[in-house]
Amino acid sequence: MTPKGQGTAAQQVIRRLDALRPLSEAGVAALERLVAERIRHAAGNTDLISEGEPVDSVRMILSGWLCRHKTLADGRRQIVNFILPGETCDARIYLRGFADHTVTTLSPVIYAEVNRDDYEALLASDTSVAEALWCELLVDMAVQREWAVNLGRRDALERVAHLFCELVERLRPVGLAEANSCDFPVTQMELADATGLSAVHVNRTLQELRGSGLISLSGRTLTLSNPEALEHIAFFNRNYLHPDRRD
Amino acid sequence: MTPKGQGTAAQQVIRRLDALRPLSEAGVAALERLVAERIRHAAGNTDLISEGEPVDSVRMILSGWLCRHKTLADGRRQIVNFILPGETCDARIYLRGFADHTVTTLSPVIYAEVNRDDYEALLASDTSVAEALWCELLVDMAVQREWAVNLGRRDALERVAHLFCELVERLRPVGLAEANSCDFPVTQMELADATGLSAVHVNRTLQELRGSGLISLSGRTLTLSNPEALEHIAFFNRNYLHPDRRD
DNA sequence: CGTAATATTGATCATGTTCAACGTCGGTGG
DNA sequence: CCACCGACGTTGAACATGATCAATATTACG
Repeated sequence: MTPKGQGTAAQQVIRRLDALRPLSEAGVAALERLVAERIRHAAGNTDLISEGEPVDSVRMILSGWLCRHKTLADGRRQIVNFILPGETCDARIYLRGFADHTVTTLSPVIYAEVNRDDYEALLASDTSVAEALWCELLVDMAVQREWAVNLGRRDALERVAHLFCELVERLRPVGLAEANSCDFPVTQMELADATGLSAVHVNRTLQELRGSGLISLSGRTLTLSNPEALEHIAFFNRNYLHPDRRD
Repeated sequence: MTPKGQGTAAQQVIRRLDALRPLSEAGVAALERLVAERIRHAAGNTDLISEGEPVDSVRMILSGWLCRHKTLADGRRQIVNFILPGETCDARIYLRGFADHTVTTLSPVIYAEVNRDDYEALLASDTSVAEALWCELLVDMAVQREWAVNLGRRDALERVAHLFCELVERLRPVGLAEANSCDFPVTQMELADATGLSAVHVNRTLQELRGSGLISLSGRTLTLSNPEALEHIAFFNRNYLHPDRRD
């Protein structure tokens, strides 16, 4: 008996959704079918969605990293979230007339692009898929709230530490964070924009985290060398990422 | 011919949803019926939802202000959003096992408490209501993203100014911000927790905004004396609050 | 009228920014 | 193959925004 979705293009998406809320066999099959026919590739540093433009399809990320960001008129930029493999980019977003923010790839990305009609048909065809996708939305909202806490009330060290804890925890269910280590295609400039800090200060903060033996980050690989200590200094509580779990 | 929902308990909720996405006659009637039977009252400073506890009903706010907030282990608190009259508190939230944050009243509040089954029945009974509620969710997510920008990339003056612009804009469709003025049941301490600043600095920032003739805030009334200038210094762009509008 | 919560003020302090320079790495074209 | 180039990372010093602490109004309300 193979795990759900094993080996298919939609594997990451199915693993993630199934972890959020169990999918039916029919739901898994429907997702596999839908994804397989709509695969797209994008290079790094490409805008998939642009602020102010209409959006009429939903994207499911099969591999690669993206970020959501907004830029003020004077150039200050804030990354408001990352989008990781297995995640769905904006369920039913086409009910809005236009995008309120921009979505850009941080690395080459493979994704499935599902148009409005097919997405609605998917939601209507299988309750377990519809509920899992709604759960994903609820978790996404919880993540966004935690980012407000991070930006508003944690200092630089805690902020960066918390971000690392969160990202690794989000990569875990799709199998991309074995041994507390993961591919990390994010520059210090981008880390700065995600944490509301300057690039210079991010650099110094990373050195402090490295120096304390909490992480190692070089090239494109992030490792949490001492996850418990890191979570402790970050006041990290993974509950917000798991709709069904309580400590 | 009276406007939709005029004079009924659900008036604010209906005005807001209808502005987001037009409601059918049947949808309005269903909302009115549902709300009328489930009215609750809460005093100020009361927790309606507590972090870590299960949530099994959806609330629609008829009057009064609330906030969503999270507190770190050492007491630092961040208000991650306000909840205003006419807004729905967490569509389908019962798909999560427990709340990731706390919801507390800032003033006496009147709300309708809709249990899971009735809420699901409402969604199933009328497409226009289901879509309007989903639109509300999408706007809520856009608001949460904008808060990340506010906390991450705006300085104190811009931050407070932006918050004021947003709140007044959110109150406008329900008729609670005539003449750029509204009831404002928020202490400086709470403003500090919402903007990620200290209460002392919020006080000084308010004085600066007052001194520049941009706002007046005394007692429980906020007035935007010069909305254009305020929006300008805050880099405020109302698009994110309106799913169908582009400048 | 008294009390607690809220608002205000001044002074000192600290975290993180800015600026400017230099180092390093990977890729690309001669 | 190597030299160059641009992006990214690192360092130091000066600066600034906002935090903290502590004292003193002011207000709301029982």
